[in-house]
Amino acid sequence: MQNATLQIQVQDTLFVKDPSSSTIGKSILEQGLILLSEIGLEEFTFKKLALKISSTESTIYRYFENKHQFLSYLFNFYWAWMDVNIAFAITNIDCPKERLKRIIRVLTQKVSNDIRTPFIDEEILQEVIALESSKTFLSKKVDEENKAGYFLQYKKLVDRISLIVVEINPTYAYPNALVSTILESSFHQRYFGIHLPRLTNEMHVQERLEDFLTELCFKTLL
Amino acid sequence: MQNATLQIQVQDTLFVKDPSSSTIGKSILEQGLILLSEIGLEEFTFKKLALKISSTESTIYRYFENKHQFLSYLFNFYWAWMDVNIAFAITNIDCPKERLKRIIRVLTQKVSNDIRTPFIDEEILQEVIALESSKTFLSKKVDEENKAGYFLQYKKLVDRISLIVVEINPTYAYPNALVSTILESSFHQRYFGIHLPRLTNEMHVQERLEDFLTELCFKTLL
DNA sequence: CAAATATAGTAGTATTACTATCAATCTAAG
DNA sequence: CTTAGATTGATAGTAATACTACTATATTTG
Repeated sequence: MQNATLQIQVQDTLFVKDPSSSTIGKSILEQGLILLSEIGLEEFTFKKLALKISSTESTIYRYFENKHQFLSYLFNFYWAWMDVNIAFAITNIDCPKERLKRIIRVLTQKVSNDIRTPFIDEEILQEVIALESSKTFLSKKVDEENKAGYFLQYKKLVDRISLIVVEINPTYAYPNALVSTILESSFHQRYFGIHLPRLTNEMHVQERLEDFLTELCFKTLL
Repeated sequence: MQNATLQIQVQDTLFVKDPSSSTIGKSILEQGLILLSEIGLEEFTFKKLALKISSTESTIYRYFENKHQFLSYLFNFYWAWMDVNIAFAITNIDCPKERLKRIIRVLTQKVSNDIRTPFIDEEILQEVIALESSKTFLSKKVDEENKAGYFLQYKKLVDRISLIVVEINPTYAYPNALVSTILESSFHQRYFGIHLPRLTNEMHVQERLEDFLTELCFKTLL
């Protein structure tokens, strides 16, 4: 099983044509992710990507409606992949406290490329998601996109972790809020640590970020 | 002093020409804010705004370099105004715990238009900032913009509240991280409450949001 | 092997994000 | 009260963006 590839399923509302179904589609994912990490969402265009993969805009449009949908695809891919990672990290662990601790460790760890997913480099993906993911839901189209399942993976994961939170403290009133706060915070605090240090306390150091979020959770829950 | 206007100072790096210095500048602020709240940053263009205020694009460009700078202006205005609000809410309160509690109340409250600031409707401003503020700093230009003082007001406020956190618990290692997490969370959780309810627990209800954040802080600090 | 169909490439349009120029107006100083 | 200076408005223009429609080619199937 060592060489098994990991099939990450993404909603079919998140693409026009499944990019994982063709060579050029995979190239769009792979190079698109790299380009996105290089220049950011605002500067990212399908034209630039087409140039990079020696193809054309119209070809890319056959796979994704627009760059926002492309980002949302990556967003879902990331959380689906993270879900697998988390599931793996907590198998055979019975104690819910230990499970939550391990989840926080996984969430705050810098990931490296997962060779089981061929055309996606998770290290780059995490960087991109950290910077751009808020933009997927902070839009006037949230409700519409939410209906179309744009945030399903993320919601699933929040639910899943919230169940563990409830196990730890069944009387706690805001498990989902706590979990989504931690998820958002894990990105933003690290980002602040690098770019806006005055807003945080050396959160680019993984151990500190992990400690901060773990303490936040357990002090709140116990 | 009842009719006194409140002068909110915004960095001169956040505009080309001070919009508060002329009638048309004020109109850009007032109507720009309204338009932004109506259609969101992605759809917002200076052309549309020019049409709305019966002026031209070139006139608006004389005040702001681009819509990102316009948003950053509003972002700083909001936090500068919030700073005044918070300062007022904690004057004469000596107990740091009580001060923090009151700050969280102010942060989670839905504001209404402050008549002391003529051309800015704070109710609309808060809505806009909740949706768009993350976009001010989640960009490839953060470092550059940070140097130019784009986030000064926000950083000042985080610092100010962090000092109170330190008063409450001088040994706590992550005061700034806790404060910025609460600030970010106050926006996102309310937003989730309205648009992505599965990610939270009825956080669109002010009392719940206030309770959630207050508990988070005090359990962590005490 | 021919017809059907999937896919890529070409060419176009409307809009965006600006910049430049010039005339009209209003304002402030001598 | 006149004139210089600054502000605004109108017009025009450019390069890039965000698409769409059509055409050419490759592949699959009957």
